[in-house]
Amino acid sequence: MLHAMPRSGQPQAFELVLAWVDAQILEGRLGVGDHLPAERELAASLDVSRAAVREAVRTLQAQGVVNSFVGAGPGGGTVLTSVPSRALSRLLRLHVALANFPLPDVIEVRIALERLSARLATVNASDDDLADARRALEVMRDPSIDRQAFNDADTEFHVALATAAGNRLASDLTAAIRESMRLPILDRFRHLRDWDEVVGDLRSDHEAIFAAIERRDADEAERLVEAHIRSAWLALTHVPGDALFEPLPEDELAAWEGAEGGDLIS
Amino acid sequence: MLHAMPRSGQPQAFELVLAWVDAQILEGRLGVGDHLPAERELAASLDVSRAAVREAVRTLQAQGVVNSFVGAGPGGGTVLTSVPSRALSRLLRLHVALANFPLPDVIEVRIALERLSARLATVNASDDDLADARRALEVMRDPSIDRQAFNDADTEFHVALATAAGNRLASDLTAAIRESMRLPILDRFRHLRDWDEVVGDLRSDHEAIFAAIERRDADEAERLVEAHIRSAWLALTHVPGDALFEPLPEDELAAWEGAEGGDLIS
DNA sequence: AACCCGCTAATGGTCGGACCATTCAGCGAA
DNA sequence: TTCGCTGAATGGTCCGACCATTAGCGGGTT
Repeated sequence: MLHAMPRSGQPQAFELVLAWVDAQILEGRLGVGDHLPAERELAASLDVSRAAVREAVRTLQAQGVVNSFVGAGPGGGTVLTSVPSRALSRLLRLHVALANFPLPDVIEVRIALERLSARLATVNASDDDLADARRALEVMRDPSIDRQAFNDADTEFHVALATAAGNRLASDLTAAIRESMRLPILDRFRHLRDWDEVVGDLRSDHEAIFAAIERRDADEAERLVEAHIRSAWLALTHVPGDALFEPLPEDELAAWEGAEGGDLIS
Repeated sequence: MLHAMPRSGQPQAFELVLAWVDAQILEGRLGVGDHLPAERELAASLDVSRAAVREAVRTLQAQGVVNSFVGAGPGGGTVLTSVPSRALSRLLRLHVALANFPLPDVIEVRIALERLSARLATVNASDDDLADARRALEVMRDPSIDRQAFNDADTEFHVALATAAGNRLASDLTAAIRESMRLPILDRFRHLRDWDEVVGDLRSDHEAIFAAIERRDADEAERLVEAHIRSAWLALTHVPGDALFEPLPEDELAAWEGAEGGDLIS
């Protein structure tokens, strides 16, 4: 791993700040909940401009390491946080959009992660976790549900399982991956015709997965999760005939556009 | 997913820039290799200060989406890139250091990812990929190798397998996870006494994994990878007795410190 | 005609200073 | 004791200036 030496041998000013913060974290002098020194103060002590400090703070913010609040006292300032999931989501979403991560690759990773989550959930799931998942299931059971709401509940269900697994990295990655695929999948949904059939399959898939986890059957849960994701993906990509696809009415399209998940940083 | 509305309802200036870039990417008007408008130009057209644009660029840089170069013409400017691995590494490393991601959780995810990689590698590995892995194996075969070099070759081997799998997300995540664990593992290595025994086990593990992949035995490769990672982790954590641990000589410690992986952004 | 050199413009990198909006803590008045 | 005001501290934003680096152009030399 090389240092970042853009042009000359001089590190950039904001990198000095990053290096300083890194060191504080590595040496345990800064932890979640602690405040960074005030921007003016930090700038003076590291002998860089305040702009450089702010650029470093933006970097840390983009990595989900820090969050800033205006105002004096404990309520203000830049605080070490612990919300990697948003940062991961945005990172994956951008790179999926840039086609650095092809969707089939993403699917394979998602299967690997959710298999792990399913297995862990059979061991670690608390009653509360199961209740969350069950709630999502009930939403999806509504026969009059529209595609958007179903998709949201679907996401909720999978995230609930990932959370139930009790593995923060796995659940954050799972949530991030689902979010990164949200737009591409929505795009495919738009042209999907046999919605009723697909939604029926998804519903029964979910019920079966939940049942397996509830009865603590790890192997079956793992198997079902993989089968579920694969078949759902196939239903969205493999097109037996053009007859399956038709454009949606304009007004319905508009409703979906409105739900854009344009989360930014903090 | 909510928008980031820190204080008032007004989005921050740099978020306007991020939103603009996002839109360009989503709508396909910007792709890898394209140049962002010059900072002054972008600032003028979005009616924000240049500082705001720069903060947005830092955010994108932290996400591995962009890279900046000084100077005029095609060689200069801010360019859309496709290097998510460094960004992922830094993100994971920081959050592992902040204990947002407990190491046991990271290990479980690593196993899931490397099992996937091993399976895919039995299908997709090219001769070149296998040659890379073989080279790392040969380095590790050297009986007089020191811990640092062995660890590097070990990383190389696993990354080579992940690359051989042909799944960019899986390989980038694998590399990032390994990097994020580098310092913590080095920390444990420092106190490990029975190095010769451990290194022998690791060596034979690697050889067996490679052989399984070479003969295209997916199930066995998967099984061996999981067993390997678990046993290696156990060797580093599970301490049968304090006799296994002893501090290293000072000079050896210093050599390790020098290899700090302080990669920053670009 | 071909080559070389230096100038100019464009770009990101850096800085200092200024002002705003928000928040909190402390103090004084009721 | 309680309310309210005020001042200080903080991040948010902008402006303008200057620097270092780079590419491209144009003139001069060979």
